[in-house]
Amino acid sequence: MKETTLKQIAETLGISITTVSKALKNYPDVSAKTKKKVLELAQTLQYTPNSFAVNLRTRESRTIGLIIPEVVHHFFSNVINGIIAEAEKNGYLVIILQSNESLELEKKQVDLLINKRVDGIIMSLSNESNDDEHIKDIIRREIPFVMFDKISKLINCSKVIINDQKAAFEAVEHLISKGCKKIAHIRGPVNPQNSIDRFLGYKKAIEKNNLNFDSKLVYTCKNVTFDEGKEFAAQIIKDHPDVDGIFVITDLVAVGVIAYFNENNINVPNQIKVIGFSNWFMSQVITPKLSTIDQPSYEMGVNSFNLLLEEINQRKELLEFKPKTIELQTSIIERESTSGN
Amino acid sequence: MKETTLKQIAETLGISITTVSKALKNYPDVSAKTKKKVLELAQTLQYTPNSFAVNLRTRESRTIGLIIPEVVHHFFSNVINGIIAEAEKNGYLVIILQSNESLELEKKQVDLLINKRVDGIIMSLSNESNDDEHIKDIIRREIPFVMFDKISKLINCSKVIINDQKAAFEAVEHLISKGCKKIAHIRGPVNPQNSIDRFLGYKKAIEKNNLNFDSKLVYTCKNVTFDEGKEFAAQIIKDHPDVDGIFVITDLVAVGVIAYFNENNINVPNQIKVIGFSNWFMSQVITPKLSTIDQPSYEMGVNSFNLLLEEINQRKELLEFKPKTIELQTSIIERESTSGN
DNA sequence: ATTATTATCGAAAACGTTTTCGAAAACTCC
DNA sequence: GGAGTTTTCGAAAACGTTTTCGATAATAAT
Repeated sequence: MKETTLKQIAETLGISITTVSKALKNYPDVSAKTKKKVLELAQTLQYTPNSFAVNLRTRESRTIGLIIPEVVHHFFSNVINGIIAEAEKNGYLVIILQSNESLELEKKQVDLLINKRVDGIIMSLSNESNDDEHIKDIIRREIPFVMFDKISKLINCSKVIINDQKAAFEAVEHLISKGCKKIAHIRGPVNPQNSIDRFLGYKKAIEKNNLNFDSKLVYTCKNVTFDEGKEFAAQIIKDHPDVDGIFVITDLVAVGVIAYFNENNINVPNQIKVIGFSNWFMSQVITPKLSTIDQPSYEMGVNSFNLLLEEINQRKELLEFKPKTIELQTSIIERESTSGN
Repeated sequence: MKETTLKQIAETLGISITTVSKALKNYPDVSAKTKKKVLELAQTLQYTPNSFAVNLRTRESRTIGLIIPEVVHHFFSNVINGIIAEAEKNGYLVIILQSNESLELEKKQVDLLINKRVDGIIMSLSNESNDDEHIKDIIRREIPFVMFDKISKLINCSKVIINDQKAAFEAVEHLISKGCKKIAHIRGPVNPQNSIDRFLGYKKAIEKNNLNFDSKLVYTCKNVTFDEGKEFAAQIIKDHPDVDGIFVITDLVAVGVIAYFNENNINVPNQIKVIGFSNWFMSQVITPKLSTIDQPSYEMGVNSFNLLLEEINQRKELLEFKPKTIELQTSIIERESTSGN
């Protein structure tokens, strides 16, 4: 019932622990005969190295940590998917923590992972994050570290992002090309870099096309929910009945907007056109189907892990590491909610 | 730059490693004076115990493994959420692996977790799973183990489930109570216990209400996707134009069914009523809103972890462990897709 | 002052591996 | 058959903790 150890194999075979270890790792300085004996006994005894001992000895656990704001979220669960797939392919396991958009939890979780001595950390910031001390702690300890999507510009580390400003700009110009003259924007919370950037992209597109930027047309989400979408839709119609286009921070909220318009017989896209962001699965299921910006979430996960792995390997060789930033391409998905003209 | 160790603290303080260790763990046989000195130095040096060494010494890692078929899935991501929240509350971290509904991958992942020497494993079987050897291996090694949702009746371990048969029975009787006379069933793949049970619940409800069970009215999903829902909807209308109700294995597929009917001007619920299973978020967003069975996914996660923790603690005390099964309650959520009468 | 008791400490073993380095054994070559 | 070379092996240290058990020092009891 006890776990098999090198010692056991060594004793039953009458050889030393060293030789057993070397035989199993195919060292050149152990004879073919001995190797065979060891391999066979290890097989029948179902020997697997004690990973606790290996970790201690090699100072690595082949485990990385991942902190994200929300697991139950189309975008993030796709990123998770990419990360754990790529990690597994490379012999790494992934510990996942959820900050629930809380800075306090996020800090605690960073500590947890540092104490756990994971080989690296991948992270997307919570909406509350504006304090960087816990992040700087990771950098200070020289723990391999990658941020994706919701990043901090102040931290010098590897990053995987999209060009939020450019993507938002294109989304709004798409609305304009479809004939929209008065475009509202439902933006994300104030802190996150990407909701700032998307807002800036919106503003730039409005100004470049001489549409008169009006801050009254900008509505700010607190929780970024379906219900908030419904509420803002009602508010926009009330405040500005002549709005003919809305650019929404993310599809979930946009779906709320459309749901409200459907319930109140406001025709999308004829009266108002709506474009979202993220291309989550549901956007092609609702009526009318939602136009949106496709954000390559799975690839973000894959790239994040690979950047992390690069840093892990560099540091293992004691080479100095230069952070990289990968910018992934987005694309407009045109569907029914912006059709016409 | 090097990590602080007990040895360092001991040397700078001129005392033994033993005493430092005991001071930090508040042993009674070290004087208040020494404790204070140690604690203070540990604080300024930012000492945190090397978890690799602790793991090796204590033979536990305070980490559990979780294997699920799909991360990007409303139900499973909610379960994940429950598990990692409850785990964190109890000082455990969670390694997540995704079997992608593949038996081969599932087996490899079980091996990975066993070799990693996690303190316990929580698992939901893939659709392909009909071979139990890898599961029995977990039991044989006496690794604390809990299955949820997609379980195997042949394995004697703790389980967290719903009563699929009863819930399905109620769903179908709900359709009947709304006037349906000819009810089709889009069932899940052949292997999983819960798709079998839901089918049995369907059959029982049909028979009990003298509706003439007809196996031609049962359609079997292979991949359980949105598109499959659309295809089966088309097929059902073609094969049996007089079908007036459909019970669908899960909401995602049911949403596909409704999408097809919407596109082809077949009125739901007037011509055909549809009920799904799981109560995922989208079911309340589409038009018409989908009636469904609410499955308490987050609670499933919480309960799974707690059962696992019980087993971990029991085994640590070398007490023998008796597996438990927790059955959570489901409920019918009545929405537009079954309204009328 | 002697013994008994308690408070405080540390040596050492153990957890199971990996790797360095030296020693012994087995060869080669003349 | 001896010097040199190559195979093959194992002792030992190290990774950083935890915990047992014995030793010493300080205190209390007689």
